[in-house]
Amino acid sequence: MAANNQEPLSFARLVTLDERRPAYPQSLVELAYEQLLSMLVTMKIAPGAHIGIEALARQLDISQTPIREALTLLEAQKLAYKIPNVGFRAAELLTRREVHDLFELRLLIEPAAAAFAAQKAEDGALARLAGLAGEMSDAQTGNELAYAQFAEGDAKLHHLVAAASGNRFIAETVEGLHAHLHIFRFLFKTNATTKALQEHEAIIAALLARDPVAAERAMRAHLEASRARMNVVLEEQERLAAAQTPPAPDGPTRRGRSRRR
Amino acid sequence: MAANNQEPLSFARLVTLDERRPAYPQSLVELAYEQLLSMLVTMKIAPGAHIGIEALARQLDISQTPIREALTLLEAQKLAYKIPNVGFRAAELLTRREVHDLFELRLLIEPAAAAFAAQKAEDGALARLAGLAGEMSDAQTGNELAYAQFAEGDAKLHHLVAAASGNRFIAETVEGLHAHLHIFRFLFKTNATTKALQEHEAIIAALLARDPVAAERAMRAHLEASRARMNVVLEEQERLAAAQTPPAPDGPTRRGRSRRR
DNA sequence: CGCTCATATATCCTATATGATTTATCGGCG
DNA sequence: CGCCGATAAATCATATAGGATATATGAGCG
Repeated sequence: MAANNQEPLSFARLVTLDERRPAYPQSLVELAYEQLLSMLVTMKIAPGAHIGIEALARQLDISQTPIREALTLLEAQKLAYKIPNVGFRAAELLTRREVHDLFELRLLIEPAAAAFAAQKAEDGALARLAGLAGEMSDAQTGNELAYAQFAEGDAKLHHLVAAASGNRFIAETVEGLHAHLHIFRFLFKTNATTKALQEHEAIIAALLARDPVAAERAMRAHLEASRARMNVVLEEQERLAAAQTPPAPDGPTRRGRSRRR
Repeated sequence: MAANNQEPLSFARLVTLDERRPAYPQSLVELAYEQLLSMLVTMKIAPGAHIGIEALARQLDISQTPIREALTLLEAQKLAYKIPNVGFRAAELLTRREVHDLFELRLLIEPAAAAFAAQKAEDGALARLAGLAGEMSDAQTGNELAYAQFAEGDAKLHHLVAAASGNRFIAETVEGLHAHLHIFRFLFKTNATTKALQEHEAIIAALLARDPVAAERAMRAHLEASRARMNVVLEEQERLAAAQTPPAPDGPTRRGRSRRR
């Protein structure tokens, strides 16, 4: 009993942004997965926090079995991890160094992917890229919540380029790597600059012109600029955190009994 | 009822070759996962074949719930896929083009990883590499089943290099990509040449010398040679398959009732 | 007064039972 | 004689219950 009607899940389907889906009668595992993903991305579940299964089962009004499967899926994506007889926990927030490493790997893959895409992309893929360019030019930069729009466009762009490379493994890997960054959307909105939009446009223009060299260069420039922008903010946050709370070793842990006499 | 004592699972723990593990009282999910992985790798479950849940449950004498979770894990690794209300199937064997693409991505990542490792590897990592070099020099090349030894060494080498790069995402990605190749071990043993061993030695030597340029070059040469060796065999198999069985669209599919009067 | 051991409880893990959906077989109609 | 719809069964999907494990609290001993 006790069906809850909470927020209408705004951030559903962030990672799995595949095209055309039946959407309506989706599996309970998918539903739980999307709910959990949105909770993680919106920090409704804190980074290090424990994720109780039966609590979620009651909260989402779903049985434990699908919840467990959804958590297993998130674990495979490294967005959560499991300690065998203790439970699941949300993945820790990426450190500044990890963000650096993440971009290091993306810099190995995505510029090359852009070059491949310029050479081998099918016409449909280019059409979708052109369409995306149109969408993104409409977006404002100064606006408050327009940042979400930008972030979505950014994700779509990288996804499309990776897919257009024609290399299945590149597409899968890029998709997997991007998932880690969604959480940072809510920490700062520094990437939504006019400059970032120009970088996007440069990438798309090079691809539409089928110029591999320019595409590779544009993608590399975009990633490096993006990494630099993130690094600035992360250094700032690091300094603040160091001054603020020196003692805060581990997340909220509570087990065993809670009430006594 | 009906506990079965079949083969003592020879190929357990192929993908998860992490160090030091409790090993003994492992979760049933892990057990099912390893059993399934070994079945997939040894082709005991054919590439396109349907994987029935309750059948496996009886066969492994494990309940359906852990089986299902293990399958979900394999699905996340793209070693199996699920059709929503129909069931799980083993992933199709990689086509020649997919193998090419897989190596294309590895060529983007692993040479760079080797260069990073040469610069930033900790002493422990180098020590393990040196130890691996000792192991591999003992292995014979002409021997029959010595190929398994070589394959294991190859997997360990790439894993160690990726880990030694100090970049968590590189390590994870390389590990994930390598999983797809395990199946090919049983199709041919062409890679276990004296030449391949020399390539391995060159990589390790460059790393021990902390020479990034040489390490990158050695890794690139090894991957390209390995890709070429695989390509030869795959072309051969392709030709054979084309001449042999033109009509064989899908794997064994059986549902609904089986017996009637 | 501090440390170790026993007990209690919450939680995870596994098993089993019920419900939903797909697939195959059979009968009827065109 | 072939195509199509209804029925049956097998399987997947989900819910719920029971057993196992770890963690926290408190008493006893050094």
